[in-house]
Amino acid sequence: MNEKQALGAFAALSQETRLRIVRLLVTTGPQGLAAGAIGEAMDGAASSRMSFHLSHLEQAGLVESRREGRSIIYSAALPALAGLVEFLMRDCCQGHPEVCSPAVAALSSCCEPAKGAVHV
Amino acid sequence: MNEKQALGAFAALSQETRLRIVRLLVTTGPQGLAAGAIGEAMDGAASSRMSFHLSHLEQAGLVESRREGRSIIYSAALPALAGLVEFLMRDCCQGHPEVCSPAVAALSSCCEPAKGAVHV
DNA sequence: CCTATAATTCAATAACTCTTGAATAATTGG
DNA sequence: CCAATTATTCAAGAGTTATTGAATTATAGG
Repeated sequence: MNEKQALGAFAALSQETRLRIVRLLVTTGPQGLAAGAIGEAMDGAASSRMSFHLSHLEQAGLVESRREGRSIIYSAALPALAGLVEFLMRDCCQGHPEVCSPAVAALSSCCEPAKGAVHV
Repeated sequence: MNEKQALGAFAALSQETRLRIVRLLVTTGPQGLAAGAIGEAMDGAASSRMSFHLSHLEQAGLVESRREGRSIIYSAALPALAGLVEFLMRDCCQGHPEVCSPAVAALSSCCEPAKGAVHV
C-alpha cells in the first residue's frame, strides 16, 4: 500500500453508498454478492448508480468481481483493507505500544467474539 | 463511531495533504506539533491552506488541538482512528477469523517492532 | 434465434471541495 | 501600548464527483 493507493481507497470509502457496500461485503466474506443483490440492499438504487460505485470500489482495489452466469459477483478485498489500516497506523507507537493498542484491541475484537477464543 | 462520523473521517483522509498530516501526527504521538511546524513539513504550504485542512481534520474528529502560547498544537486522536478501523471491519469474520486476521496482524505489527516484545 | 435478465457505459447537469490572497484575531515581548 | 509572530476566516474561481435516464453489451432459456 502506497500513498496514492491509500488516497484512492479513502476517497472510495468516503461516499455513503460505497461505504455501505464495503461494510456489507465485509460481512459477506469471500462468497460475495451479485451486483443486483447489492443494489437491492441499497434501497433499490438504480443499476447505473450501482455500476458507478462498484467500479469505483474495484478501481480502488477494495472489492473484487467475478462473473457467474448473468450475474457479476462482488466480494471484499480483505488484504487491501488490512493494508490500508496498516498504512494509516504505521509507526504509531515509536516504542510506546500503549499509545496505539486501543486500535489493535478494536480490530482484534472483531475476530474474537468469545473471550479466550480462537487465536490465529 | 457511527456511519456519519466514519464518512466524515474517510473524506478527511482522502485528501493528500490531510492524509500526510494525520500520518505525521500519528508518529508524533500525544505530544503533537504546532500548526506552523506541520505547514513546514507539508512543503511549506500556505497557512490558510493549513488552517483549512487542520480544521477539517478536527471537525472529523481525527485530530485534537490545544493552545500553547502563540502556537496551536495539533495531535492525532488515536481512539478515533481505532474506532474508525473497528467500524470498517465490524463483523468481518462471521465465525471465520482466518478471513480478517491479516488485518489484525498488519495493525498488531505496528505495535510490536521486536519479536516477542511487549504485549499490553 | 428471440426474448428476458443482469449489468455496464455514456452525456448532461447539479453539487461539492480545494486553493489563493487579503483581511482579521490572539498572544507575547519590548 | 505597539510591533511582531502565529494562526484563522472569508470570498471567488477552478476543478472534481455523483446522479439520472437512455442506450448498449453479455448471458441464459425456450
